[in-house]
Amino acid sequence: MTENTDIRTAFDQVMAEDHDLPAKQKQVLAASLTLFAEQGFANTTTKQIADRAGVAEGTVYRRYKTKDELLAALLKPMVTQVLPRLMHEFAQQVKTMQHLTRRQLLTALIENRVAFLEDNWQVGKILINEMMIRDDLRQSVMLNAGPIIQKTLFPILDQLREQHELAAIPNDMVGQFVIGTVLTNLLRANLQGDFAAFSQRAPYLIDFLDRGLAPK
Amino acid sequence: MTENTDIRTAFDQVMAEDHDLPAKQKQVLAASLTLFAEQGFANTTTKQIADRAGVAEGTVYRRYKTKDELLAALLKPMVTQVLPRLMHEFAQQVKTMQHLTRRQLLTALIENRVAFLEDNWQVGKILINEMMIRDDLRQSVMLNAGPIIQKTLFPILDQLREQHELAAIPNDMVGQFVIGTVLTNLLRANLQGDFAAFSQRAPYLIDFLDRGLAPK
Amino acid sequence: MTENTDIRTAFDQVMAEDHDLPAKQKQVLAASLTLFAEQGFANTTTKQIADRAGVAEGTVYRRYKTKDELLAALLKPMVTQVLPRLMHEFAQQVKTMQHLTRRQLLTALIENRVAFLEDNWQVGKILINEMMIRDDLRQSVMLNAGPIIQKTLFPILDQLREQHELAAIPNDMVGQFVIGTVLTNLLRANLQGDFAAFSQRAPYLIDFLDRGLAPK
Amino acid sequence: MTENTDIRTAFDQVMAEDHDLPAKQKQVLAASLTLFAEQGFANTTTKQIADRAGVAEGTVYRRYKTKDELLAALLKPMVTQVLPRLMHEFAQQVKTMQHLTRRQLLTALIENRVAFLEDNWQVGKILINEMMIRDDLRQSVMLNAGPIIQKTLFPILDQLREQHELAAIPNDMVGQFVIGTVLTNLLRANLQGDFAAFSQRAPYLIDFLDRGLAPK
DNA sequence: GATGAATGAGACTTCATTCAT
DNA sequence: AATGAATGAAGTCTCATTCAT
Repeated sequence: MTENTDIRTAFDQVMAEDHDLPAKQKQVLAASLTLFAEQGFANTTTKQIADRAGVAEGTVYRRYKTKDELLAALLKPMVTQVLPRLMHEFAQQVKTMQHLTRRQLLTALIENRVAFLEDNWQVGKILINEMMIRDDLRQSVMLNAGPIIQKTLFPILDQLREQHELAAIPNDMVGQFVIGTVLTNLLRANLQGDFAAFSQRAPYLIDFLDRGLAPK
Repeated sequence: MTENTDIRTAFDQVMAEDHDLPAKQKQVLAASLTLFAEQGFANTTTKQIADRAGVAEGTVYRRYKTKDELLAALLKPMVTQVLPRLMHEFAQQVKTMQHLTRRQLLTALIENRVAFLEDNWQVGKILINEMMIRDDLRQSVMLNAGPIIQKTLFPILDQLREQHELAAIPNDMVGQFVIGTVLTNLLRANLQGDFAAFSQRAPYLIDFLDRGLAPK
Repeated sequence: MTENTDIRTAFDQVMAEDHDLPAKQKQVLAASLTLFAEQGFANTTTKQIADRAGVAEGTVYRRYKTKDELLAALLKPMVTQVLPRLMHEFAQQVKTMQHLTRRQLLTALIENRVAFLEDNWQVGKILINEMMIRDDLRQSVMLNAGPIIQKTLFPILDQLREQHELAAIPNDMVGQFVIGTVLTNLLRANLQGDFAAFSQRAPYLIDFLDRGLAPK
Repeated sequence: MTENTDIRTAFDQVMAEDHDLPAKQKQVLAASLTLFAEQGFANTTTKQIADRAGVAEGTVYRRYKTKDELLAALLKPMVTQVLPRLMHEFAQQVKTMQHLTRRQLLTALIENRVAFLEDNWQVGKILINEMMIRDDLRQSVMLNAGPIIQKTLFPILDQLREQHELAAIPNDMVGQFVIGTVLTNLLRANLQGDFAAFSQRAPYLIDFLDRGLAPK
């Protein structure tokens, strides 16, 4: 799985995109990320961001012209680059495995990505919250994530089903169940404020999904 | 299902709480509910609420002294009254059934509550969003929902497990899986803007949970 | 000239347009007018307007949503209503005079309008300044004033020329000379800070224009 | 017209003032001139100046310590040097002519100076606008231009009047009429965005002034 | 009770100016 | 000399809340 070593978090992605981003701008992005995740975008003031980042308020606006641009700078790479690449790399990884069982697939999907999910939970939280509210963001995510899931994940599911490893459930429902189970686990860990719990529960998730998606 | 006839939506619950809630105040609550769900609490102005409710801005403040009180008026009954009663009524319903199978339980849980969930999705959406942000609300929900789930749902699960109808999974994980599967379905319907899809997918949910929670 | 008694200044015009404009809003408009004329639009802060008007800063924004709208509220009536009506009334007045001489026309134009010009000098000053800078305003003035001058003033000039009372100069040049001579007088009075001088110099203006526009 | 060959525009004048003005500083001044004329001083940012000049924002401050100094650098030479010299050279030119007629004087004044006026219209525009707003600038212009006009132009006018070539109008009114007529023509050309029109209309201006200033 | 004008604290944003590199 | 990131004072604007009518 060397091909995964270069998986970076969404946050690093923003940094990488502009690799001569000054230190203070990085602090601004980091502070924004934390505060948006903690308090929500709308409840975070640019003054708070400046204070947390240890810069003047004007500095917050140096690169990103508005508060909305700051949000976009954090979310866009996640939606347009990180998630797609993650899916793609996952599909590549799966292809290298011969006679993949359902459980192997789920284990690869969940355990191998736990670190990534924990790293990016802050961005994910912001993303989910803002998707509830912003039509444009919802559209953008749908347009980006939808096709990629179909192209990368669905063929794998079809193959599994042919090998009698997967129940006769529509692919989109399989996706819904897997994503939902993982997401709920993340959500619960967040509500409990206990992120260790997230990975501790991973075996239960694999077990539950393994049985739920088994053919009759 | 006569025991369900008096299940009211959270919104009606607020109304019922105060029999002489003036018509204009009801309009204010209704407008708040819709707008908070559409745009989020922080992005909704009291002016918007007043306009949508067809009243003056001052009228919004007649009964509820602050915007936060307005939010509380919508969320509190849901958390402290509606959900507990729903759980209680569900437990009662289950107790009347002899030799309950896992599938019967899930069907009762999902199909019988579909209407309720659809009705109250707006409040639920607001609730989830605000729980992400407000510690106090998160605490309050935990303190209210937690014990009730343990008292009403867990005994039923224990009983099922004794009847070899349920996998050897901790009760909290069972709860997480069931709630998560339903919630994800709701979330997806909301993101798609297609609420009919929600109930159409119910049979798949039951099937998935039925297998996922089955003992080995 | 009873038909002129109802000529109102541009400022009164704004007031009249919305005759239930609250007192404080009138104060805001009055303060804006004075300050914009004194210091220019761009150099005037909303804080200054609020202070001069004796209201809170928020009040400045109650009716006019932006500082630009405030400017438009002051200028638009001048451009679209006051000036056109002034031209029209002037034309009407001229038509009632038989065998009008050039000097009579100029006297009517200048002396009768002196009060009006003095009253509206503040708006005029703002208008000239902003026209130098804003393309849209320039367009708007051109589109409004141009046709009206052609329809009302040019026929009178043609008639005068037939009566051998006016030089063989294109009508637009006649307009340029008359308006320019009056405007320059106003400008000079403003630069000197001496408005009494404006009307004292009126006889010289009439004399100068009378000769300058006489046929050979 | 050899005496005119050394008439330089105000802008060149600033440049000449400091022989070793670095190229970048010249670009800054040129950019400032254009932008101030286009958008007004208050609406022009130092960032815009830097961009237009093709330099960094810090460079704008190398020679001129503040934005106001930049404005002064453009306006002061015009007021204190260019206009006085222009008047002086004009007076010299007039003195060389024997038995000067009114029309000759006007022709010399207008036609010979057309190029200069067109070249310096940008500075003039800025000057007029800022004079409307800044008391100190108004004072400065009055103190500089006033005496010079009296010393150079008034003797010529007195001489003309003795030769029965000029109406019995106070000298300051003659000045007002001439300057106003020329200025209005410039203003109109600017509002129309058609500078060719300016010189095309020159013959009309000469004719109009010639008659308007003729003795009875 | 209802209204909506008024308030003012505080949010977002701009921009002239400084200064380390 | 030049750069451009950083600054922070000050500007524009928003909006929950109050209160006279």
